[in-house]
Amino acid sequence: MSHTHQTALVWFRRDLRLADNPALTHALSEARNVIPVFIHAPDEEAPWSPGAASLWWLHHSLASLSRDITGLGGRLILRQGASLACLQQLISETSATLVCWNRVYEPSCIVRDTNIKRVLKDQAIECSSHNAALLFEPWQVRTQQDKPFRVFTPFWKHCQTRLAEQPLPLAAPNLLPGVNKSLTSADLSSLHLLPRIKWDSGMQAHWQTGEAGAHARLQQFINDSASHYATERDRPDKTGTSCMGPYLHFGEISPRQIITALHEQQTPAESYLRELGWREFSHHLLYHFPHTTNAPLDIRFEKFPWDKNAAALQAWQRGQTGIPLVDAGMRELWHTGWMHNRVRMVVASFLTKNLRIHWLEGARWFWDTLVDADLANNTQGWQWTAGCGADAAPFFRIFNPTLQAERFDPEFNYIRRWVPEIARLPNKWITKPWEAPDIELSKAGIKLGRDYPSAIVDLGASREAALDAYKEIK
DNA sequence: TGAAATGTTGGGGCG
DNA sequence: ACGCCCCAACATTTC
Repeated sequence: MSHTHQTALVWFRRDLRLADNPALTHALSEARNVIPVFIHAPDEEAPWSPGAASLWWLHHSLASLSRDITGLGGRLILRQGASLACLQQLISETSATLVCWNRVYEPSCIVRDTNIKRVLKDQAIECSSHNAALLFEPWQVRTQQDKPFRVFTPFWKHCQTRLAEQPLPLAAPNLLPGVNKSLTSADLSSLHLLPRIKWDSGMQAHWQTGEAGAHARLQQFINDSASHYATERDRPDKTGTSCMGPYLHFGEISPRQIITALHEQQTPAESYLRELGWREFSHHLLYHFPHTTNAPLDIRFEKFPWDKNAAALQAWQRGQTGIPLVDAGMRELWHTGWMHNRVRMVVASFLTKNLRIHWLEGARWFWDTLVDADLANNTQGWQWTAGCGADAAPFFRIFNPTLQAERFDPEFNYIRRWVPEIARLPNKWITKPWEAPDIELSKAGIKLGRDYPSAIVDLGASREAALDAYKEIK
């Protein structure tokens, strides 16, 4: 094969995989030597630099990517510092004339990458960027009026009619060219991605990070859950969801690889594909409305009377609200870095509506604690719940954590698992201990306020207060 | 991808 | 047999 370039850099970012990696494939077809690089520059993503759980995930995923690259004869070069300076340094060390990467569609990354492309081009370095994260480029999906979609259903219908355009996933290379031994790489440990305080044992037990882990988890989902996803996905006591979130965020698997696998194994997955559609929708929305990471898309909410209540926020964060389903979710999040989606909606509704605390407070907490924290999904998810986003749940849709628990945790196993101090309460009261007669509480060995918090708000009264607040802005 | 209030219907107990 | 009331079950409206 004749190569246009002697040496290319492949700049890995949110595409920590070897299969279906267009930047890598392109580099291999264009250059004789291909040098895989990861640059740790968290400040460049400010104010949404990766949180603690995300960094934990990144650490293990980089370790895994590095092993996979070594297994094919190559070597992953780690660097730390400003991306542009590191790339320039690597270019001078390797005489590379081509830099390839897969796009990240977040506001701060777009600004950074656009600048890098301009500067490198001025230095006669060819840059080649690719789409590895989305089904469609955000600028290529538009309404008949040539505007971005703001409503999910027509957006997804439109996308589905065009799914056939999807190319098949690219194969992983079976050999990577060796990297000159003199080229230095930082130690993974020197990036300090792991938490200083050891809180990650629960996460270690829950997750198999990396590209192989992504495919193993996907296969498990296809075998066990995908076909009854429509009903089981709402059950936080079961493992009926795909858990693809963190893998998708770091690009350890691509949406089209998932769709292709479901298709090849003839798994009916209409309602799961719809969730991939929501991911796509969120990413397109963030691309078109980059200010929504910290401002409501619906401008009426700029003057919504949010409540500043540090004590209530802290109770929510720690899973000490006295509302069992809310506390169960918040504790699952803290312990595993993940929370079931149904419960995410419940705890988010509780924070923004019953406590009337600004959705950004919730978004920031999720950002720091979720291993699948993703700026587009997090922003759109929180705005959706708060009622200020695109195609949002109306503000007056307020989840009742008691009813949600009875409906979706019908055997109360989820609550009993994460809120063990009330596990001995009978089913009738376990979703609402504040209503339990004293005799039932003492039989279960519980004194509210001592063994488990009294509810920090009255669900009915706070609901009414939220509706009154909403009237002020509508 | 809600919940609560309000309205409607129809079966059954009862005088 | 009949009207009346109660109330569950379901539907509609409102927030």
